[in-house]
Amino acid sequence: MTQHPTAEERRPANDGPKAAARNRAALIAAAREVYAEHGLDAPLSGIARRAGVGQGVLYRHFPDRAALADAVLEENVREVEQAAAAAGATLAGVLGVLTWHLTESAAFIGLLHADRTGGRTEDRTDVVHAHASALSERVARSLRGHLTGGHRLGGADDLMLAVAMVSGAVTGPTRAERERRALAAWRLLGVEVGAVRPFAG
Amino acid sequence: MTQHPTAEERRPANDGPKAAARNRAALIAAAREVYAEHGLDAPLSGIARRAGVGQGVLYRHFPDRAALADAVLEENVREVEQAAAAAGATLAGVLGVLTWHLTESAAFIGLLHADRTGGRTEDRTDVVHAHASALSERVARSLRGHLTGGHRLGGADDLMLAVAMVSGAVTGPTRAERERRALAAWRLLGVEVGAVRPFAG
Amino acid sequence: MTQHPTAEERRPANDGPKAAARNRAALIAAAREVYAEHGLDAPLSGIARRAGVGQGVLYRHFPDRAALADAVLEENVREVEQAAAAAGATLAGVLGVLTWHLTESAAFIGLLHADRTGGRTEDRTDVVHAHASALSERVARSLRGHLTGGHRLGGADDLMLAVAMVSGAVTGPTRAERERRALAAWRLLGVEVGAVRPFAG
Amino acid sequence: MTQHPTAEERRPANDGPKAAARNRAALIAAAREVYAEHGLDAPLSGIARRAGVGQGVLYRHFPDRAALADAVLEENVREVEQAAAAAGATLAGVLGVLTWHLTESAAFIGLLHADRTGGRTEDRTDVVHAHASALSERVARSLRGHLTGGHRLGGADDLMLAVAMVSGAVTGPTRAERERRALAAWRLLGVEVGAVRPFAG
DNA sequence: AATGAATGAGGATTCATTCAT
DNA sequence: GATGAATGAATCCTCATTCAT
Repeated sequence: MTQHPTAEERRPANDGPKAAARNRAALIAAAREVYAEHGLDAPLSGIARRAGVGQGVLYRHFPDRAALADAVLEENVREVEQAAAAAGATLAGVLGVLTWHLTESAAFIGLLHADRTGGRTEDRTDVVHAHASALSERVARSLRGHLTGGHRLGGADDLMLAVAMVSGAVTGPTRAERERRALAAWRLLGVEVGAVRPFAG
Repeated sequence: MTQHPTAEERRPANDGPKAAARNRAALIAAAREVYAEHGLDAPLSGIARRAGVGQGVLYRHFPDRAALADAVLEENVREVEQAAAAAGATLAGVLGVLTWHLTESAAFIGLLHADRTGGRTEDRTDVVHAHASALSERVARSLRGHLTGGHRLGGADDLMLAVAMVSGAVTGPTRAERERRALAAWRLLGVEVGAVRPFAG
Repeated sequence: MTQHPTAEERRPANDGPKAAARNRAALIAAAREVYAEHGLDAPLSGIARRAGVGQGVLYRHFPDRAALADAVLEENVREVEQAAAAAGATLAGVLGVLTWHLTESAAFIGLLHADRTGGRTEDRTDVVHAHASALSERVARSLRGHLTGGHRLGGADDLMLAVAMVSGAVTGPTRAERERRALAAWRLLGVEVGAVRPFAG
Repeated sequence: MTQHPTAEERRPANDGPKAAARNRAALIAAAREVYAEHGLDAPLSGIARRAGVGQGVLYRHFPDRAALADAVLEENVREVEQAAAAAGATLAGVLGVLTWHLTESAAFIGLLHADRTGGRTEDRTDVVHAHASALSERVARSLRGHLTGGHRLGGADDLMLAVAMVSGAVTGPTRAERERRALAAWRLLGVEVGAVRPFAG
């Protein structure tokens, strides 16, 4: 046993509980960046380091790998939901916001691929996928409300399939390139997409 | 020495001259299975074990993780090329073979996503992506030859984008389900696809 | 991911597979010493270090903490069994060997206390206790065969209870002191004990 | 645990003046429970949580792990002392109280084994043992006063050895089972024991 | 005086890779 | 060539302990 932190070492700054909310946000931001650079399997230690916090803080806020990924995705999904709920929202507009997140967040793309892996991928991320379908369903619900009859896509299922397809096309080293490809993909599907941008309430 | 096979030294394995080739094939087959079950990041030790060979053999044949993935992909790509080169080949037919590989091989799907990640994914697979675009280009070349004017897709670029999109839709725990979704995706794109099956020379 | 051993570092001696048996024995010996000094919960890393092997070797030979403890105990139990099976063995003689192990091996004392904890102790050692009762039963069987009628102890159950009691008395910093107390304990129980020494076939 | 408050009272934020004393008692009670469930090495955080206080409070009252264990033991020892000091106390009666604590408290058993480990056990508990012999001596003193000539046990040393032996037998998942075994052990020693129960002044 | 967040060291465990046989 | 043991770095995760509020 013996946990002893070698006793009398110097102890770095401890900003106290006040830092809690800041740390949580920093962790989510760091995770988003690290996910983008290294994928969902990136070492948690690197995320903590980039967030500028100790390992323990990460575990305090997010008991496991999935909880952190959830928190990251939650932000993406919420923006899509907000875009869908905004006054005067149109399908094209919501898809624009959705597309923005596709081009921005590796984790969000992973979400749309969640059931694709259906147990076929790394065990380690399986837990992530447990919540993924719930989040995915929230995206579907957001889009569903704006489906109108005169549409090339037959229904919500087609729409989510289309989203998955576009996410398959979202490729490239820069966001601009990814956006270009996303728009090309939507065009191939004959679906109109509004401005690709984050939701601004 | 009599001609009678009295020799009962038990040979743990058949160390004949063709053992090397056999081992190589076994490793590729094992890798394909393991990739499907655990993703491209699966431990190499498990692949060697499933192939029934020692760790050293794996390293002899494939100096690094990427070389093994390449070898797996090579087989997929080659079948597509063969389908494209066969007498009487049609675009629909080639796409059928391509689609079969999409539904069959996690590694092959990864290939089509290769440049999508463009350095954004796990470091460990970066090396894989080095060769990926070369392989991807071979697929593109195979399809290009069969593009005819009267097509909804404007050209080879559109076609490869479409392939990437379909791969994004290829999802689900069973091959049948993945095929169903792939076909639905092609349908959304308005592209005709032939029988989904491996190439049979 | 990325496991890279920082690439081109120097790699210490590797005696090859020949070392396997030696390493296993060294691990068991090291474990015995470390258990004696620090208890059954001692860090495995320290055991590996004392054995002069890498962490991985420990895990190769003993998949978990319990397997290592089992291996250590196995040696103790076997000696008792051998003492019991030897020609001309008497209960007093077997108890002498048993007592020697009680005074020698912290792990062996733990064995006799195995079901005492019955889930009340550190979760981490629970697994150890799974096998413990099997080993404990082997000790009981070894003693049972030598129980004669004219004994103060009513039967095997009493005998094992007595062993547990003596193990509770086996205390002190030196083996000599522990032996002194063990003999005093047997005396309080009115049980005759032979020479306290390891079994010498 | 005796009449010890099971420490489950809700404590919103009652910062009254007696809060300190109440917290101290809650910590001891919580520690007793946690020790029983998880052993002396149980995480301190769990004890604080069960006591319904912050980590800091634990450290305020008990500067180190040993201080907390001491406080727990102190209660056990005190009850034995009180039983010994009570009017009309007999050795059998005191042993009954002692036995009750043996069957109830993992920490108390540890106390009797304190010098057995004599530096051979987990470092983390070493400090505990510093005070242990003092407490052990208090138990010895309590029993000594009731030793009468006509006893099978020759003196206080024999008596304490017997106590250690019985503690070695106190085994099993339920208190009832542990009591059964303790009584069997005393019987093997030929020592009469009174009612096994906490001291009720 | 209490709370509970933060730090970060320690120990567990897993593999990539090398290499003696 | 093949085998599979050995090494050890990296990552995970868990606390002991401190300290801002």
